[in-house]
Amino acid sequence: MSQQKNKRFTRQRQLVYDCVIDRKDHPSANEVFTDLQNTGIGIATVYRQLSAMVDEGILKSFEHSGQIRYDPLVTPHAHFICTVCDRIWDVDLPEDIFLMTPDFSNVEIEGLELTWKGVCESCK
Amino acid sequence: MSQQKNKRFTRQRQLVYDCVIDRKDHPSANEVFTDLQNTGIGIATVYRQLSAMVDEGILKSFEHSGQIRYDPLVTPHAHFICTVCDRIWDVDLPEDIFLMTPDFSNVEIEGLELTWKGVCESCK
DNA sequence: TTTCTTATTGATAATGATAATCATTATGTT
DNA sequence: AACATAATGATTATCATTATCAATAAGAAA
Repeated sequence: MSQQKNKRFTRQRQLVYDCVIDRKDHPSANEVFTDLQNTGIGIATVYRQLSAMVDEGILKSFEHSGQIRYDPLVTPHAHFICTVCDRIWDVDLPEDIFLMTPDFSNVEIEGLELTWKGVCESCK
Repeated sequence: MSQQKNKRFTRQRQLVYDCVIDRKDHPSANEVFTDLQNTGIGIATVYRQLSAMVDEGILKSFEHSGQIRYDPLVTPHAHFICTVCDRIWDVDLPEDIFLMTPDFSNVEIEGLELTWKGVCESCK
């Protein structure tokens, strides 16, 4: 885990954050790194900053096809993933999903992840 | 991908399947392998059979903390994952989740994955 | 602005999960 | 029993991510 406290605002932190914000396609650490090649940033720093931002609640993350993907939209929402081209879209959560929460007596819910899978328009 | 067609019924296939059925806790490939140590099965065969069974629809799989977990329950259901002890429970899908499917005009839905995260009773 | 403390970086090695390779084995058929 | 070849298992390769640690630089203090 990241034992840094992020007390200092670095050029690299800004670069990583801006990159995830600019691309709205849930990039992986390696995709962020590739985008930032010309800045001289190190791959380790990309991984470190991304997971730090998740810890801080600035980004959200989820796993897909063996990698962690980062999402700048931290408000509750669902995803649609095309099983052909692997692209990911944000979709609204069903309005009353929290009302229909199953019976979780005795557990403390922190969040939920809802992913629809299928074939997108251009892959059909 | 698995290019085998599973035309032959092997001792190893039976072992892997039985193991996932017996433990109802969504084991990883390595956990299955560990359980089957004494049988002399190879780790590669465990991975191969598990992913073959997913392709065949006999098992379902999902990713959690960097590994693929296998689930013998192939009918639609959701999961609750304890973020402390990492244990996973099957839970019912909200009854009308399919009625409240978001507007997916022009995409072909294959399935959905719903995971609740939180702290289980014994970890609170 | 210069000095100073130490959080952060970046190069790289280590780890861990999964996939690929391929000679050997064994299933199911002839 | 002989055969064709699917499946196995030992091993290597690959890929994503984490750990290590000396060097750098942010920000406070002088």
